Amino acid sequence: MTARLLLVDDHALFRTGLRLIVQDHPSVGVIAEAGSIAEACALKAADTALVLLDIQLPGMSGLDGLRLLRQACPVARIVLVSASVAPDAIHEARGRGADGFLPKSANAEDILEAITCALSGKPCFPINSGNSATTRGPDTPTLTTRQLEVLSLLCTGKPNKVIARDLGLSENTVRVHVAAIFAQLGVNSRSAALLAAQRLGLSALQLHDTF
Amino acid sequence: MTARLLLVDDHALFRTGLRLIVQDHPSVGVIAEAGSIAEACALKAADTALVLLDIQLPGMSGLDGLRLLRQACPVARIVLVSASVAPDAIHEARGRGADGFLPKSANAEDILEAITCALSGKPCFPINSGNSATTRGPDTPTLTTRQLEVLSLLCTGKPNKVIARDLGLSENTVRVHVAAIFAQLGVNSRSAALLAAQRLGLSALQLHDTF
DNA sequence: GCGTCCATCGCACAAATGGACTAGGCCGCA
DNA sequence: TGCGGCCTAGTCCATTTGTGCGATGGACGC
Repeated sequence: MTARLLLVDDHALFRTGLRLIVQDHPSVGVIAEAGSIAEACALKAADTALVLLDIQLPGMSGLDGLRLLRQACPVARIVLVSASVAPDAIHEARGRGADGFLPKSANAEDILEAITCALSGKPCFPINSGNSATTRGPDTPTLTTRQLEVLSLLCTGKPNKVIARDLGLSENTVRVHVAAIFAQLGVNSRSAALLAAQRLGLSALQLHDTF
Repeated sequence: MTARLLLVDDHALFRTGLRLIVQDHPSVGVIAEAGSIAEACALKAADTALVLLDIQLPGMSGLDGLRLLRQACPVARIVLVSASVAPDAIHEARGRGADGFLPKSANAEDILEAITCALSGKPCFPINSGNSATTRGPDTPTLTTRQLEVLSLLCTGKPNKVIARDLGLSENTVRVHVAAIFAQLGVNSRSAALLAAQRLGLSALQLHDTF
């Protein structure tokens, strides 16, 4: 079975590149393109299975367009594509009902895997995917939810005191988590932890898994 | 004869798309990629024939990077790629010695044509001609050579003591440089500096004696 | 020469960090 | 019911870091 795909980005060049990447995916059939949300909705492609939507569109935010596109393509899974990997953006994308999130720093493999993932119905957000896809390797450190929350704040450069305030914790508690994170990542400084988290794709993690 | 191509863009996804578009060009041989000016210069690919350079790179403007890239690849023709089609940008690109200008709204055919054009030695600009003066962004931090050396080591997560040993300096001297870097980047912690350097594309900078 | 900038180094002090303990509360599981 | 894991929080201490201040010497332009 081949799925109908829709690429929404205002740059024709980017769409073309994306098309060339995704067209080899075995599950992908017809690929449509649109340069704006309005154009995408005008296609009235009710049978579109998957939409790759650039989050930065002129005039209308992709996040706003997400809602419109949902109405136009009720059955489609919508994966947002963004130049940013900010946790806020990912969180908001998830909160607004996106089915996935792809940073533009992703490589072709990441994209193909995200498509597979989205088409299979699973939400596909950067959790364990850094440079190396969403498959969790054998050596992937297992961090607890709290540790990941601390790590995500640590990865923004915040000191322990601020992290503690943000999370409503004691600074001592934050230290315990930071120490546990260091042990898991095999580092002994915040900077090294930050780099390790980036390398492992843990820095952009969002944990409000309300669905 | 096949020409060596270098694609410089901070988004791997865009690079991949571009690669897929350009790789079918009959004159194109090896295609290299770089995520930043620094990375591009580090390649030391003196035999690069053509560079497609994104004008919007984090931190260092592609227009500034143009000069550095010229030194690294003296024989290469450099075509700027930009999301903008503003006549000012095109005019400044031409003024700074770019060999061509490609808007991201271009399609695959435009790109292939631009490559043909650039490789043949002809400047390849959109028909728009502009007037205007050169405006220089005041937001580019100016770091000294020594500061960049320190910063590049700092960005690997090393503590001051190790940085001092690596550079053959006193730890106190390293601190002076680190403090100066912080002031330039507007931060007050190593982690924040690391993030700022990454955002500005300064982290991977190589400063070997070639220039 | 003189001024300016940079690199180098020293000292000192406050703050933050990293690490090693103890300890209670909560929850799931055997 | 006990055990283990996790979150919480505390103390204590050594190290690192951030940030002042001052000082020397070299390069460069005017």
